[in-house]
Amino acid sequence: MSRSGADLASLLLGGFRVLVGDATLELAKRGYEDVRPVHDFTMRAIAAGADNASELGRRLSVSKQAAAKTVAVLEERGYVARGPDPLDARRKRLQVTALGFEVMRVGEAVFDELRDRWKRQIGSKQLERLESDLVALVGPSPVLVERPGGIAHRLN
Amino acid sequence: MSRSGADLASLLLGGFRVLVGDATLELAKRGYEDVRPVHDFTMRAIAAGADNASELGRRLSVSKQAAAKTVAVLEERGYVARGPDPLDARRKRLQVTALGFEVMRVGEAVFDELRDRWKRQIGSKQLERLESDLVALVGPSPVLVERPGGIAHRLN
DNA sequence: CTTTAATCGTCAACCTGGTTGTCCACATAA
DNA sequence: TTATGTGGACAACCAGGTTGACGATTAAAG
Repeated sequence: MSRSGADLASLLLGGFRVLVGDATLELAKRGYEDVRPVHDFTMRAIAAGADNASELGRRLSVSKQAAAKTVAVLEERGYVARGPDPLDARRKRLQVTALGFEVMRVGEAVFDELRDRWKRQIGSKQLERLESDLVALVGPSPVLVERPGGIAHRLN
Repeated sequence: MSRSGADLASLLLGGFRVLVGDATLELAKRGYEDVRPVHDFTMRAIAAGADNASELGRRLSVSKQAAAKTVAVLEERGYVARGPDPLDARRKRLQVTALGFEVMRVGEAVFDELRDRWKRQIGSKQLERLESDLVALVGPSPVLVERPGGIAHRLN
């Protein structure tokens, strides 16, 4: 059928949207409202060691101010706690709370369930193939290889 | 290796970003700066018959005000022209200009070239397989099946 | 030890691409 | 003719980004 390159882009975006949209809906259904992928990513980065806003910004390829904003909402919702850093008075140390870890865990489970659904639809072999093709095309960690300068939010 | 569902989402988004990011860069290199996918989609919808802002909004699953804003930038850049509708004085009729059609054509070519690059990387068969799997999973026209209420921009 | 430079967090202003609500002009059905 | 619906414009707002500036603090250089 020889689809066009633009169609390919639509399909990739569509796949992402369906997956994330369904996940967000399911999360809300399980009591975690207003949790978005960006929150999950942020918590993961914090848990992985980005324990101050500037470092978090660097990890997420985003300005420290933007990172601080995200942290503010996460703190407000009780997913992240902020305290003084005993070693450096300039820093405020970030920590994922128990609730934060809980939402991360549930989110992971939801995504895995959705992936299982896809697996049943196209088959295990085929899904793995799809994933390895994508890895070959974009590299293993696309989120971190973003270009600087805010290209990410200019993609719409 | 059994990747997680969240990884799958990242891969899909990553694929989209790489493709669209490269395309935007290439478009800029060819003299069409500040053209984004949303502009292309909008022009296509107008060309396909959504010749007033309200109708355009419905086609794009977006409020008429949002559609009007997009049209305003398109008009400013000379890609779309707006005139009175002789049949209905409330409407302002939208038309894609010659320049608009040109950028659509070039954009298409760029995306097709990028798709060719991917084809060389993973093979023609495999790319077609990837596309048909995605079609099976999200349907043939994911852009139009968006949920109402602005879920689209809540996916980050 | 002091001065200089870098870094952290915060504030403010702004941009993009959306949203809602309100309003008036015009079209259409009763 | 009148009630209702629709198109476009304006305003206010929001999320999630951006820059620029600035005080406090730390680290490096002298």
